Amino acid sequence: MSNQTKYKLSFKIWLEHRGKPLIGKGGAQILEQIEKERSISRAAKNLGMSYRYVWSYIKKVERTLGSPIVKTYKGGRRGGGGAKLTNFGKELLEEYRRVECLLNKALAETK
Amino acid sequence: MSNQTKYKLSFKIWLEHRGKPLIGKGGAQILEQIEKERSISRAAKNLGMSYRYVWSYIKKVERTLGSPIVKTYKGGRRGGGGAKLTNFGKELLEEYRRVECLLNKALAETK
DNA sequence: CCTCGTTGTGTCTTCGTATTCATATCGAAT
DNA sequence: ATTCGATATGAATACGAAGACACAACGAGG
Repeated sequence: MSNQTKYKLSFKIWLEHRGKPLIGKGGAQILEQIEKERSISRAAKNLGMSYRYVWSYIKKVERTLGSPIVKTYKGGRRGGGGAKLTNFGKELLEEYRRVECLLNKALAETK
Repeated sequence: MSNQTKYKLSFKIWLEHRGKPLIGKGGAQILEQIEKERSISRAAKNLGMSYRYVWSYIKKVERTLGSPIVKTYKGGRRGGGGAKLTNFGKELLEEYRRVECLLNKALAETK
């Protein structure tokens, strides 16, 4: 008896730079939420992550890349500050979405 | 400026059963070595893993699957014991190799 | 019945990752 | 000038995965 259909094929993909991880599914969600919410703290809350973790993630990527992916603002009575993706950050997110989509198609055919 | 080529796409694939991981690249290497060496301890040594780790991996998979994937023997002055894959274990390994190969082909075309 | 190499298992340590907490800083709006 | 919500950051803690160590159990063959 064959078990071709018994097991589910799962996968993870991510982009690397100089051997270091840049962005995977979680990172993509973070960047997406920051773009949508214009705030690191709200992005973190929406994703059920700690602010500390999201902030650290951003810094880690920026250290690896050598360029900022998020531009932040401080202060302001209404809002208190905020954040948005840099063009660089947007490109990174788009590139991830692109390869993710390609791989999904490839997997669908593999089915 | 686009960064299509700046980042390296990396990925991991594995098979799951009821949402739990069964076998990925590492697991496949373990099963392969066990089949080749007819011994868990030699397989572990060849792979640079601890016996404990390899043994635990096997047990975890068997708990998830509800069936043994490795048959073991104890005792004997010459050999002292040994192990080999059950038919079930062989099928699992083959199934992993199959999807791995398919995915590699799909990715090569996607490139 | 003794030996030897392997299986089987508990425990402790290490280590990377993620969470929590606490606190300082900023600055536009009021 | 005061306020308020967000950014920024250190430190302590928690947690799970993996490795290191130690040792008991087994049993075919000599």
